[in-house]
Amino acid sequence: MGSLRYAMLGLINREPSTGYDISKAFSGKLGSLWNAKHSQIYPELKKLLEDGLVEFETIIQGEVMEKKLYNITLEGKDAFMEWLLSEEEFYCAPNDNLRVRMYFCENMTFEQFRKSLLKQRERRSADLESLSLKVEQWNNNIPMFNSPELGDYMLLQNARLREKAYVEWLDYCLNHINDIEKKKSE
Amino acid sequence: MGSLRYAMLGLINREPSTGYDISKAFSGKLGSLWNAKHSQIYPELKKLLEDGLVEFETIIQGEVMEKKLYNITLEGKDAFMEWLLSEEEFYCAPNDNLRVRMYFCENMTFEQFRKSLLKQRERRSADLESLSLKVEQWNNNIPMFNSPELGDYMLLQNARLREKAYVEWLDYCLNHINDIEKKKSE
DNA sequence: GAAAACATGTAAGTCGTTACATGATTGG
DNA sequence: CCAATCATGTAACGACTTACATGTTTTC
Repeated sequence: MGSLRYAMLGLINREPSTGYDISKAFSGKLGSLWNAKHSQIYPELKKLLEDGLVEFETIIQGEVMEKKLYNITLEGKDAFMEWLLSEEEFYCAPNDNLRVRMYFCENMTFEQFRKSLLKQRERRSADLESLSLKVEQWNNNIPMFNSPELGDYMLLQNARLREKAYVEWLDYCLNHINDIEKKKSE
Repeated sequence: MGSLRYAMLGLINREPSTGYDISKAFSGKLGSLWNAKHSQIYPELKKLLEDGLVEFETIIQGEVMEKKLYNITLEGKDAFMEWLLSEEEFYCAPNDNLRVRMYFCENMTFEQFRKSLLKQRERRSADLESLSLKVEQWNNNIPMFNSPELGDYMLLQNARLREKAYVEWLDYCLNHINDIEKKKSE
């Protein structure tokens, strides 16, 4: 995808960061969007440095421990903004396992099929519930423009609507196969 | 992901196929779900063969041209069914570019932001429209149980609901930033 | 006769994960 | 003092893409 570097630039652009900070951002609040590991982040930082998009200063933590605090360069800001305002999107459909399995549903019995769908529905609707709760928590304090929290809020809404659609789909499938089964036994 | 082999097994299970057939299925009607290239398919066929999940016979096409027609073995059927009825799902959030960009929206002006969202909305709603049309085409002839077309139909519905949710999200974002902008100018 | 489709592979490189490796600092 | 967290890397492997490579058959 090639956008890991830009996501990293975006984080460094918000505030000077160490590889560890970036790593934590990805496994923390950014995690639902993208969970990049430190083993990918450190090498990418090296490349960004080589390309002149970031620079770093060495900080001494405690007595000896060195850490590298990265900062975005002017060149880096330009590259980031160019990416941010770019328009090419190739939205690869994510191939989740359930969808692939459903494609081959003709090999399942009614009961197996139903069980699969219900199991999945359980998980997805639990997910949806927790996302809805999170949305509610924002509702007293919806982020304004030019606030870095606007992105968080919008992605949360995205996740919520996505999960909602997934549950709708599962319900649709359940209804559909129930209908077929009913017709058969008539 | 490790499920390519099972998707391939599923196709071969439907009917004996050559690597080329499988490749075409992936770039054709399966394409929206998964677009595996022949350069991935041929090596995987080799592995499936080594693992005894498929076997093949050589067919002569025309005068000289050899093709390998693969067939699923009993072992292959077992492996496929086990996967099909398995329950572990790790639904990685797909990281599409737009979502990542929206996460960093604080760096955009109102106009840039709006333009991005509108552009995306245009594409997504065109997509949604064409998916809705395809659904309508099915509607006189909704596939029954144990028909391989039931999978096609369900995945089509999945895609439609997914796109619908995406457009809803974009509309939500557009409304939201419009509100903010209005408040600002009051 | 030429183009499109059939047919099968390999190689190089990117992206990402899991595991290997190491050590310092902070808070209880 | 021990565990959690801070901090930074490398190696091996798997999934996937793009490009390299080759040849046949069908259709117009």
